[in-house]
Amino acid sequence: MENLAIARVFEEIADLLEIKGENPFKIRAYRNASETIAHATEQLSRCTEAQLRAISGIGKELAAKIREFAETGEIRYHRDLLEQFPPTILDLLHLQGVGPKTVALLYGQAGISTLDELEAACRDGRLRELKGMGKKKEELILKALAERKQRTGRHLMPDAAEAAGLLLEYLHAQCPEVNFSVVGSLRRGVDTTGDIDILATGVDPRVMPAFTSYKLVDRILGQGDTKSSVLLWGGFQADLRLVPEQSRGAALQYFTGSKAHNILLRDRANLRGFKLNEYGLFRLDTGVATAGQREEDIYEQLGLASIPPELREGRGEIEAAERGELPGLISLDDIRGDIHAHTTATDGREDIETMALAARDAGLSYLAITDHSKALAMANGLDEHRAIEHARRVREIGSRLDGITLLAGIECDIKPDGTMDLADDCLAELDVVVASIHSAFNQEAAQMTDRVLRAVANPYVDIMGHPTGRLLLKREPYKVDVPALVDAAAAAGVALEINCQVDRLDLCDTHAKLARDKGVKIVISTDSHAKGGFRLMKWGVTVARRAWLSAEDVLNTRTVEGFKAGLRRNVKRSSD
DNA sequence: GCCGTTTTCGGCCCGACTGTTTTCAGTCG
Repeated sequence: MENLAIARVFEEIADLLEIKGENPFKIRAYRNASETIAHATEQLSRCTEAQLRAISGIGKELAAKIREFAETGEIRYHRDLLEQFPPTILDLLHLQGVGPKTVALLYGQAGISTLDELEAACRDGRLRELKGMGKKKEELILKALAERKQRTGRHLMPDAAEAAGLLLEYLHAQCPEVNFSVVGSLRRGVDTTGDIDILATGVDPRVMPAFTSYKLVDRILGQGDTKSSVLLWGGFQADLRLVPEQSRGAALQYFTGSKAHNILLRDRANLRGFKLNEYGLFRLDTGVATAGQREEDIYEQLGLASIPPELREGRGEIEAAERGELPGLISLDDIRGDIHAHTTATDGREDIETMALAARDAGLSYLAITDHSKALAMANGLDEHRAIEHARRVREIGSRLDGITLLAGIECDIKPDGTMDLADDCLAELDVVVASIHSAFNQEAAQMTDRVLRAVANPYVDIMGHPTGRLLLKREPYKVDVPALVDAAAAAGVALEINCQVDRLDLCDTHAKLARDKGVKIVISTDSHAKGGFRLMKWGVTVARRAWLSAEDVLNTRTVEGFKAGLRRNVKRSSD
């Protein structure tokens, strides 16, 4: 959480420097560092200056500022900048279509520093008096102001994927000769996304009109021969780019991003005497294209193995590709079991047998039934007696079903003091125990971390469920020290869950990668509360791919015997 | 403000669309 605070301060510094018209490369340095810090897995406030400077993009000045923040809780440079402008000025900068130059003009020439003042200036015609401002610009700003009031901005990846799928289906029907692909953050599998990026390749004059006249278009933001943007109902922005078929690979590469990955790749191209853009890879000396049609050719020409889209985040994938050390990523087909599901015994919608058959239909060969424990009274959680009885029924039903093996488990609450909600002798009777937090989310970091570490220390805890408790776009993760949890899990042989509920996706990609790097096993589970829930497995697998995981890193890719043998309770027993 | 296979100075990714500009600046991705 402290990293995020530092990242936010650097971002604000960058914004303010931009309004001041400072050196753009200095501004970029702050933005790059902000991005790096936001995704760092180690707690930067605990790093020495030398450790900080070892991070790419952090030099003498920025390392000193991070140290300053760690020691004093603020950065003087940031405060000085804020004193030069009203803090509300940053709201203006974040409006669609308003950039730093416009903000500087608004503030410097008209004294406008809040959204309300800006709206008033538009309405009474004062905006048009400013240089470079006209009627259109005024309308644009009024629309952006209105949208800001209703638009949430980002969306869950699966929601965006669904909207993108419908749009693609429509476009393909309109222009069957043209190739359409989803690119951008959606192709990389990022957990939330701000817009839908579509690439079209081929020649067909109907592409752009078809796109802008799609029935779900709320309004058109921009329209040209090769690039258009629209706002869809529901708040999705969709962008379409059209390039010739011979540039398909280069355009796929370019528009998939991420920005950080592309900057590194272009840098590499330049060093090797090439220019890389969305049309192809060109020799700098002759201008001749040496790649463009196929995406993998771009990477090959630059001396790299093909990098899967999920890894293209500028987090070491280029170096790994150069050394031929990219992992063979897990895929949905590798998953054999699901280790987290609920039934009508607690807050699920289906009975044991229905869930078992649905799991089998979804292609799984084993399923752990893990209903809630008694602390979750609202969900009719199981006490020791009911848990044992429920386990007996799960095993009984499992014994007469073909094609699916049932495991009797529990999702046991971790109480606020770190003890488990059910007695050890009850947990010992079960096949698998998932331990989760569903209460007292607001504990301070030290207490929350201690609570989680106590749970890991319980010999009957096999898996930590949704370990950070975040709800995407809704609730921040609770203040658990994830690196400490990872170290403890590694030492104890406890697995960490990637929960597939689309608003959880918890662990997130960077934490799951940290766990993998430390040798912690991962379990990918749907947390299904109804028979349709097993379809969510693919989203957890996407997170796992973004975390560089291969099938060997994930326990539930094993056969049921292999899975059970990998559980902490069984591993420990043999080594004790 | 960062960084270095030619560099401790002089670079730093590149192109499309819009609006107000009569030749281009601002914004976005």
